[in-house]
Amino acid sequence: AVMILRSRFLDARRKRRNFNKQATEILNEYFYSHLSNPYPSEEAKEELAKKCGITVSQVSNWFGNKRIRYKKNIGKFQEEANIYAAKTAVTATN
Amino acid sequence: TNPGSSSASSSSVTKEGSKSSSNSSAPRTRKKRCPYSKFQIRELEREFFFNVYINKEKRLQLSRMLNLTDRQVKIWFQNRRMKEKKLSRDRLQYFSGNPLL
DNA sequence: GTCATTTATCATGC
DNA sequence: GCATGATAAATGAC
Repeated sequence: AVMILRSRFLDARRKRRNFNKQATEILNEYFYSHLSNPYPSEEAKEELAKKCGITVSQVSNWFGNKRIRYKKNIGKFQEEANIYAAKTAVTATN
Repeated sequence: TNPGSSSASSSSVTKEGSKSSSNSSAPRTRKKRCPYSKFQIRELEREFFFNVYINKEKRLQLSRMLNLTDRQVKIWFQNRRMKEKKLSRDRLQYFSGNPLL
């Protein structure tokens, strides 16, 4: 039994599953509303993780991937950038 | 697609080396990430099993055997320790959070 | 030394 | 067929 459980989370790492739409919304809102400095603090990561129903590591992975993929092709993300920028303009201004 | 692998060619491991003459503004080309071969990983893991912290002597020995630089072996152990720590965290979260369904 | 990160690569989803 | 999440080398802050 132990072996079964062990093998489960060992290969569960690369058995990728997409996040649900709501989680992606939350992450994107934070990312585009902090586009000048898209580096959430540890506390912010924990809060995002809780709201999204994922782990802190997954939040870190998401931001790491998002930052570099955004940087590599800003044009491709322009559309969604506009969407989220408009949606969260208020929070961005603080 | 296996760079360092068994065949080890030698060619290279060209270190960044190079002449200092290169201009001052070299944006220090970051070394391209090259995945290690199965053989290299096996040997690194074997040593890691015996001691999580490797001493300079074994490090030099391993680097020569695997055709890696000393720095690469050192960094591999650092990353491996971080991986182990993360695996421990994941296991903890897995068993504590889930009622074993 | 740790540790967050960058970058490329891997493996999967669809 | 790429989008996407996770992992593997490599760097840098501290």
